[in-house]
This record gives sequence, structure tokens and C-alpha cells, in this order.
Amino acid sequence: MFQIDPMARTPIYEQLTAQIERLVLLGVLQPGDALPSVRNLSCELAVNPNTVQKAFNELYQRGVLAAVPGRGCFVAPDAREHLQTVGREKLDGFRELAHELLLAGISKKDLIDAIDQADKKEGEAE
Amino acid sequence: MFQIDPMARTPIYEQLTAQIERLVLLGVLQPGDALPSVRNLSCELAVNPNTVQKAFNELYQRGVLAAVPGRGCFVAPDAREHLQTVGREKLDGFRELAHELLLAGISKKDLIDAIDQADKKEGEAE
DNA sequence: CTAACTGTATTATAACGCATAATACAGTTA
DNA sequence: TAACTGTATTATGCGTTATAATACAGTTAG
Repeated sequence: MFQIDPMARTPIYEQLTAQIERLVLLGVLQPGDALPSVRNLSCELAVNPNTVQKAFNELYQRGVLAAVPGRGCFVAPDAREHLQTVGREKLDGFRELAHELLLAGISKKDLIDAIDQADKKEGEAE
Repeated sequence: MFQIDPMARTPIYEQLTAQIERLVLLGVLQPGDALPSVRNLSCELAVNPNTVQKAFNELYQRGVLAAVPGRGCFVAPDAREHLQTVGREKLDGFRELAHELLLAGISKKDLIDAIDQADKKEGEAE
């Protein structure tokens, strides 16, 4: 269900948070759903339990996950709303990147084409 | 001419490379123009000379700068072309980010609006 | 030629983030 | 009770970033 690349330049715990957020947005993980336990997931990914917990901790603070000590870790009821808020905050970075690419000579049309491709891809099952 | 934030999460040498690339794209630095010497710039920015050289080294490998030992460091003749190539390579990341934002519920129109804003900003003197 | 500049290279050190390892404690549940 | 759950702690190793102190070679103005 989860995949990790230990050799990537992005930290493992960030790869994990990104994947979980993605699965929630895709609806694969729905509010109330239980996640693998810290120990199980760490074993499955061949990763240290602390690393998994660090990822989960990030998602608690973002309101995506909710933990119940002794029972487990679950998708928060309002996870989607929180993730949409996070998405809004990323719009600034998107705008800056667009500006940078325009400055580098990339045409406005090419950027819009890129959005179209991403949009088409989003509609598919992937 | 250059500004550095030592407290930022992005490394100093990356801040430097980004600024120099930007100045070249804006035409402030033109092919053949000399850059401040490693020692002068490191002194001006209150930064270690090695850090400045690391930034310059990056730009050598990207074909943006050309060094002449004993004389100094200059903007490469084909700096813009190299930077445009770099820009093309960043299009993939742009597309991925767009896909991510669409998944988070950001509308296609909002993304295009962001591009329009970036485009308008690019036309200005800044 | 000398002095002062230029880029370049080397070694050592310190700080920080990432990840691991080994435990330990408390709550839940079959 | 036993086996699970999340959580917390301390220690260690590693790579990147940045600094510091040098040293060497090429260029140039005096």
C-alpha cells in the first residue's frame, strides 16, 4: 500500500506524509479508516518506527490523522478540509514557480498546457 | 546587489545561485559581465569564501558562469540558453505541482489565474 | 620584479537534520 | 494475562551545510 525510496533526496518521513495525504485526497483512505500500526508499517517498509511516527506526527498537527493511544491511528473526520487548506497555501509557491518559468522563457501557453495535462491525468484512474 | 538570509531553510549557496540566475535572466547581468570576486562577495555577504565558491561552481557546471583563474569570474556567452534549458527541465515539477493542487480541490481556473498574475508581474519592472 | 589581486584546493571543525537502535511506559483489547 | 496500540527517551551514526585557516598558481598594476 505504501512505497518508500530510501535513496531519494527527500526524507522518508516526507515521502510517507505525501503518500498518505494523496491517498486521503483520492478517497482510498476515508475518514475513520484505520492506518497500519507504527510498528507494522515500519516493519513493512523496512524503516525505523521513529521515522513512521514522525510522519504520523506531522499529519496529526495538520489535522489529517487522529491517534488514539492503545487503539491505533485513524483518518480524521475533517481530513479533506484540512488538506484543501494546505493546498490553498501551496498556491503561492505555484505562482512563484510560474513566474520563474516565464522569466526563463517558457511560454504562457506551455504552462497552461501543463495544467491541462495534469487535469486530464487527474480525471483518470491513474 | 546580492542579499542573503542565513536563517532561511534553503542553503546560502542555493540562495546565491538562484539570485545570480535571476539577474542573468532579467538582463541585469549580461554575457561577459564580471562578477564580484569570491573574497569580496564573501566579505560583503558576511559569508565564508568556500560558500561563495560552491555557488559559483554550481553555475560553472550549468554553463551560466565561466571562470578565468587569476582574472575573475564572468557571465558565460550562452548563459541564457543554458538557463532556458534548466527552465524546461523544471516543467515536469510544475506539472506535478499542478496535479497535486487539482487533487486538493483547487480549481483549474485558480491555477490559470495564478499564471496570469505571474505573467503580469513578469511584464513589470519589479 | 614585486605586491596585490584573481580562482582553486585542502584539511579540520562544528552544527544541524535524518535515520537508526534500544528501551521504557501507559492505554486497549482479546 | 498477553499481545497489541501510541508515545517518549537517550544514544549513535551519517551526510550536508557552513566555517576557519591555509596553501598554491595565474594575472596584473605599480
